[in-house]
Amino acid sequence: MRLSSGFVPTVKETPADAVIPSHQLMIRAGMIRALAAGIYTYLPLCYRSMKKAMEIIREEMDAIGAQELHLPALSPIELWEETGRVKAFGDILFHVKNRPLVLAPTHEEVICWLAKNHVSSYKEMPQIWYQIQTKFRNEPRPRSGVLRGRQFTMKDSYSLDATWEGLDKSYDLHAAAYKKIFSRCGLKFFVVGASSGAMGGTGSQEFMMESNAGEDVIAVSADNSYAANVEVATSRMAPALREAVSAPLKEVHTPDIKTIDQVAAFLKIDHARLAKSVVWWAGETPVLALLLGNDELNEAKLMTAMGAEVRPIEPEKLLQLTGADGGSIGPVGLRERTPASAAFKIIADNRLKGANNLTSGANRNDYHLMNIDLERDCRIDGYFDLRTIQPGEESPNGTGPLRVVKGVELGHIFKLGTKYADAMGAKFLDEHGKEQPIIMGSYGIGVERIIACHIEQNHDEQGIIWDKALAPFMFHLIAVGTKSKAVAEAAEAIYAQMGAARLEVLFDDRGDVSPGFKFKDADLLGMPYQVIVGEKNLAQGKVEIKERRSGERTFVPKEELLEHLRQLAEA
RNA sequence: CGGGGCGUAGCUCAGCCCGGCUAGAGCGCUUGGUUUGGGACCAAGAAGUCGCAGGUUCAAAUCCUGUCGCCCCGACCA
Repeated sequence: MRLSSGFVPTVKETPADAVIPSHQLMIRAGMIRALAAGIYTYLPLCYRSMKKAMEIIREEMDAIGAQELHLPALSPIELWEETGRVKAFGDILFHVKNRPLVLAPTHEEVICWLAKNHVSSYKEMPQIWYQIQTKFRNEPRPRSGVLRGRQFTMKDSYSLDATWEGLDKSYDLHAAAYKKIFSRCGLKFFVVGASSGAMGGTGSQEFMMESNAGEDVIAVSADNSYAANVEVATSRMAPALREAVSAPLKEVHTPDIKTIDQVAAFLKIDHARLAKSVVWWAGETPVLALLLGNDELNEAKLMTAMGAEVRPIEPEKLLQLTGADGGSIGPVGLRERTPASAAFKIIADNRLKGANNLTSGANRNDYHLMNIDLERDCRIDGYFDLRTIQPGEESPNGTGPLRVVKGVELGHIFKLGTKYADAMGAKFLDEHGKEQPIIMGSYGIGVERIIACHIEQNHDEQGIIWDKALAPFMFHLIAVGTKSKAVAEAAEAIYAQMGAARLEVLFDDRGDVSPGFKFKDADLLGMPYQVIVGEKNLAQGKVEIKERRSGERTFVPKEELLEHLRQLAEA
């Protein structure tokens, strides 16, 4: 491809609307242009790179026996009503105005419809079907360029199995294939265990990339062997030990003492003997959650424990219910002093299990209660993991301290189970002639995210630094000083040779552009190798090769150039 | 959906607070000339319904109301 006639609209200035590096660079390098919020046109350079990512995905999917197919983007809304997902998706789902159709945000329903009508025996499974297609989601807030768009390219695959063991196998095949795919794309990633959440099923893993542009917060061990969303992450933290003797309850005056740190300092007691009380609503029920010392409550974990939406209680409401303010609430006598209608639930973090000689609020402003024995003095409705892990805590698998980082989700794999088959009546006959629901899995990869994440991980002040696997072109051939007939002819000859040798080359043959401009553009576009044909080197029969990542320059005799380039391309 | 910001030439922005002559700059683009190893120089030029609608006014890019779009933070994210 020649830059003189190609469409690569580079820009010098950083676009005002772009904030993260990959977004800025994709615009500057002439890869994308926004058509509307979260809707992008992919220009030639970008699409070449996407095709490389898609080809890697295809190869690895095919390798596990998956079959590519192509599904409609439009689908009847009835299909989505059957599974209750019109409501579940809500405003995310794009509706077609003049027909009862929706633009598919994912394809479980269509796959399930296909399976229902055409897979009727255990002998026809397992099946893995995949598609690489455009998905539509009316994101409330598209952002970060191509990382979160309203229309995006997704590799989605779906497994159909007759047995749960079969599902496990299909799932494991995908997990292995995904690792290969992201590794081949040159991405540094980690695998995160995710909770099965509202989707049901028996397992889910996310493939995440560490990035400040990410929207998830992840705890990762030093060697990446443990990684989990902070919403579910745990760490090795010593529990409060149960002391041999439970001392008698004692109320102490603690004027203006509110926080755990203040209590610890004022009463000269260790954090390990302090129970922090926080009060939230779980649905319409007030919940007192006890945490050890200054542990921080994790909202997602609280929600899981209570099985309901949670929100912090309003200070006025708390005072009205308990007669005390936030800093003075405690578990002892709480139920007795609050109206029956309020019906407090009292739960505690696992670190407090069976603990005694604890200090907590006395449910009376400016007073705390010492020597609380959770078994003797109050009734705990349950112990749960409620605390938020902190950076530096020991990883649960004992591989050192945890880091807390932001991450972008590149892919997720999910054991769906029979949720969709049940809802849509997709059944087959097992080997005993008995009707069973088809067991499904679904597995997604965001293609644009691969590209954007790669750029996030591989760029410098000058521009993009492509990995060979995803680079739009392996080589960027630059003719420096095209007024020189020798240079122009030599560059043309090299371009022709490279083409004949099937080396991928972008040729900067522009005659009206200064050398500096070409070099800046080459660094911005970031092909792995720049092949520079200039007058001085040419006079000595040599051509210069600059490696983009290292900046290292080598000078190769013209006659040996092609062979040299071939080796670079294959290395 | 809550909070904040922005909308003026293809891009980056000034002008708006405090209304007033023909709406500006840099980059880019066109033409001619000079340049050619790190985003060149000179000259001439093309290019804007000032997001849109309504209002106030002798007069609106500027003030008021509404509306649409875009960005950021938060909420949401099967």
